[in-house]
Amino acid sequence: MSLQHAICVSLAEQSASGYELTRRFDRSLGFFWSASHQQIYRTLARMEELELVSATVEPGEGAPDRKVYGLTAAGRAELTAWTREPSPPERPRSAFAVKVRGMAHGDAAAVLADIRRQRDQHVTQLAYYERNAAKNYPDPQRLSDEELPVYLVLRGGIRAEQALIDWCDEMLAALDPEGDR
Amino acid sequence: MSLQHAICVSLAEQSASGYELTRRFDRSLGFFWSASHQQIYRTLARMEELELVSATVEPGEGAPDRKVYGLTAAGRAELTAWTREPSPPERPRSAFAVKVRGMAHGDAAAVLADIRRQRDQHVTQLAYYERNAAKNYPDPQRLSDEELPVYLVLRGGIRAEQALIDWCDEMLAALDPEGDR
DNA sequence: CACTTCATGTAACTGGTTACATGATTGT
DNA sequence: ACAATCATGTAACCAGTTACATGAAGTG
Repeated sequence: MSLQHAICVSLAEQSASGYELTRRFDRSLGFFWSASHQQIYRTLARMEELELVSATVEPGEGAPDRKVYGLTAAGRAELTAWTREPSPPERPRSAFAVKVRGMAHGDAAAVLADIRRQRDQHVTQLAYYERNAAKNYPDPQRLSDEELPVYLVLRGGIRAEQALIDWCDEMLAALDPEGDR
Repeated sequence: MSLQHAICVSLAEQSASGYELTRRFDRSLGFFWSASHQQIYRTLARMEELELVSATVEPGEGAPDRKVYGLTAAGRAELTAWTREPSPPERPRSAFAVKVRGMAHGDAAAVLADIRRQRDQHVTQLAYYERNAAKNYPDPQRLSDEELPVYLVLRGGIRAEQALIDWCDEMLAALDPEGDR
């Protein structure tokens, strides 16, 4: 039930419609907790019943109407209560790691190609994060209390992508010492 | 539907009962794809229907009977076909990262404590992986085709844990520069 | 005698994915 | 004319979690 809390965080930053939340979950926050629009609308409807959020309909001029959701006092209280709960230990869940582990029992060459593909994806993602950091946080020493945590999560993304690239390089060196990369 | 493939990998390494698979998913493979015993028994039953695995009942002497599952030819074919599919891009899903991002809108001190707790967990996990590596792979240059990928996945675990520890340290330095750690 | 480990399962619920559905506006 | 973007949803299905259930053997 943690999409609810991810939505709380996003609405605490800024009120939004379901559509706008969907776009946020396609980038920024979504790189750490992804969600489809169906899931977001469903969860939003439940949160409205629980009175964690309230909607005001903005008639769209020319465009479709938007239901803009904001956190209620109960929603902010729920968010605070959640930040007080210790986070459960995180277990990564990686189909890619499982596939590498099983490569000797399948098509090893195909998995090698998959490692190169995976590496490329992490290079792309790292570049995206670094552009974002350079653009939005040119001076990380001077950030407000709201900005600093957002920047630090971005830093986590950068570190994770870099670690994954290094891991892919180690695998390629071990599995394909002659290969041209 | 990827637990099926994780089970294929595990059974390709060695035939096992549901109980034995459950224990494997509590450690080794399970650090990269976790599953509960209920899920494993359910998936195993479905895989038996699909004839990807076949069971032979071993009467337990004194102990309960065990249904030992092995991969069928169809199961091995399915595993090979899966290794040929490109892995989908991986989106990490981290409630912890979401919580850090939202800390300014909740109880910041509690989240700081959570970062320290999270760091401790990663230190413990890293130590576990490193003992495992030292014990089972003292000479990584000389590994068989089956052992090398298993070792490389372990290396991925080590790199991931180290990156997470470094990230926690960066966050603690930025959020609590005076704090004693 | 109570607790843990071995061993297998069912049932109910929650969360997430895929497919389907609609309709207006803007850009090529 | 056609595709993309804005905007909101329903329905069916699949995967994962939590709770419940049973029973024997070994350990302190």
